[in-house]
Amino acid sequence: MARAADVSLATASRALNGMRVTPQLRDRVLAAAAQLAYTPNAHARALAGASHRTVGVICHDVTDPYFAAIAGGVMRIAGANDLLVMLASTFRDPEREIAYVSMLRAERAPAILLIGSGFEDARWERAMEAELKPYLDGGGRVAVVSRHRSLKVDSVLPENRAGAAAMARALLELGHRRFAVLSGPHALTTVIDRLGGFRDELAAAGVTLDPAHVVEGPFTRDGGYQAMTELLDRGLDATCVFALTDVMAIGAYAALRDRGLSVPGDVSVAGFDDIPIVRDLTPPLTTVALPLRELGEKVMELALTENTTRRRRIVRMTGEVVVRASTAKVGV
Amino acid sequence: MARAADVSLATASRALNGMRVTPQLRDRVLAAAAQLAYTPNAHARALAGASHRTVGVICHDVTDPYFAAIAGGVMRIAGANDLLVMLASTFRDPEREIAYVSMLRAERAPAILLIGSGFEDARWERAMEAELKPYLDGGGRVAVVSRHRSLKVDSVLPENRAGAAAMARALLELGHRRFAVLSGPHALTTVIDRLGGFRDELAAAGVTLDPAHVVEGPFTRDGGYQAMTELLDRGLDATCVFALTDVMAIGAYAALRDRGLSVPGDVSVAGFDDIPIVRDLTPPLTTVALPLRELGEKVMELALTENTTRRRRIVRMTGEVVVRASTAKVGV
DNA sequence: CTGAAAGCGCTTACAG
DNA sequence: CTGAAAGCGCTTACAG
Repeated sequence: MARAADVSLATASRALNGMRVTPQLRDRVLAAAAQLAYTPNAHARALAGASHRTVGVICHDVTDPYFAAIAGGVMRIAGANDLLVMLASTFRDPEREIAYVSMLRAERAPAILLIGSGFEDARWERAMEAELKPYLDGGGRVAVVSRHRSLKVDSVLPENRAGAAAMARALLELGHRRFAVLSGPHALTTVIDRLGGFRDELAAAGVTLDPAHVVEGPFTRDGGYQAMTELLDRGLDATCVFALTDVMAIGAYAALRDRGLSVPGDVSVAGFDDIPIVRDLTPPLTTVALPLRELGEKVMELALTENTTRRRRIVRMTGEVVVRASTAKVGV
Repeated sequence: MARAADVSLATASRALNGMRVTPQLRDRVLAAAAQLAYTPNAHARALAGASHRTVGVICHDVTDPYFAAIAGGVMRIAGANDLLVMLASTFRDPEREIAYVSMLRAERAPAILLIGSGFEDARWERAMEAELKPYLDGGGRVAVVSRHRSLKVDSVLPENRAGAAAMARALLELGHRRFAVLSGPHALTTVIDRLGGFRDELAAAGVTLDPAHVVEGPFTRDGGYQAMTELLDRGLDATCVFALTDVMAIGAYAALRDRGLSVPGDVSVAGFDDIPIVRDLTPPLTTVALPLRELGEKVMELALTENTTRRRRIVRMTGEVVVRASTAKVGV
């Protein structure tokens, strides 16, 4: 410790933490610290009551541009508040998600952000609550984006249902009547909301979505490729394919290209999220644009500001349909 | 603590850590722990000598598919070894990079991985060494990918120079003689290597790269867009544009499209890295393919395996030129 | 196998 | 402003 190096004692602590200390002593301590490449042990520090400056963010997959974009927003606000942020990926493994929360909780991180749809699974919900409750009671802050009927925490909610419904209307307006959907795992709340919103809105317009036209795959590029391929193998009977996620739409593009089919010449394709890359595709993708960075900024802000209401706060974020070149007009 | 809840004392510690304890007591402790939603304080634990299971990974920007892909590889190996990983983004701010290392060091993370080119900056190098040296001396493991002439740690090195040279040859072979380069910040070692390798190989073939044809921008999609636009404004005098990074090439595509120029009809474009999305562009991008996931897997492995040699270990990873549709043959 | 005790490295009231 | 002391919550030799 810097102490031996100098003559003072726990005054070093004060000097290092910028509390009032005679400039002389201050300098001596700081010099010694620099000389020894001294780094205060964060654990001891935390144990003794000092607080952490590193918030934890848990998402499904950093490799996915959707989460990356949201994480970008989180980091912007964190940076502006002089906080560091560490990111974790669960790869949609509920166990691992809980392991991360548990770790962050054990580390006494000042805030935990959960990014991405929760799992519709009673066991998971209970385990998660068991972790979060004591953390919150201990003064920890938790905020989430999208998910979690069950978790009683501040949330940023993309309007998945309304967005998918709006997309249905836009597609109907273009003249489409026969649809297929590239769907994701049914255990995800996001899937349920988007698929439900889309289907219900079609139904409201008297168009039924044939269950055989809904193919489920992982929420990845390859998942989209496979799902689209399967659809094609069954003999695609639709003028328009709605991918529940832009990332899946990218896979669908590839699958169609590999079959020599053109978008939107042979079939229209639409997505959801408006991840940045989607504008750079050929053709640019029609999608429901979510303000991704902003979602991230908002959760971080929620976690940073005191909740003075007695209920959990909910920030809803609207998605807007952006019609680009991937969806053609169809004669009615 | 679980202690009060039961009757035993620090035996609880043993029970919780799976050491030999009478099943009876074990059960009692475990039950109490579950009941209280008890989570051992990781700080106290670490302070008392137990070791951490969470490695830290520091990269420039998780939002960039290049880093995301490498991080994916890291996580695969980490997961297989029952380690959690937390990811940090520096956004190419040297100060912040050091802040993260310092934090990870203070937290006594078992390993720190630095992903991405270092800064050619003496002050930064010194500060970084000052952080890393004591960490290593304290038993911490450090491994890096790409960078760091100065840091004496285990490294995974993409062959940037050779890759760029190979790209030069491939492009020459297609008949190109007049080139432009979309370059990144000169403070990054990656830029120096790739630009140097490209330029030198051209020179070896008697083709000089006009310095006015090398435009510098940030290593981002928008950086590529701007650089390409600037090139166009100057009156592009080249048949082929080499972007030092795929991400920049994506921006270049957009800039060209906005000017109504076609790739490769009006100008050929080549990139570097082979990030996943690049295959899905229209046209698919010619690039130097780096085994990104594997880079990540290798650094994690380096950090996990003891270095029994007396020197630092270096794993070189070769990049391979993949000619796709974005580069046209040109009459010689 | 299981207690009682010391110690991990800091911070923070408490006196001085 | 600056010491001396207690305590943060665990783990781990050390006896028993």
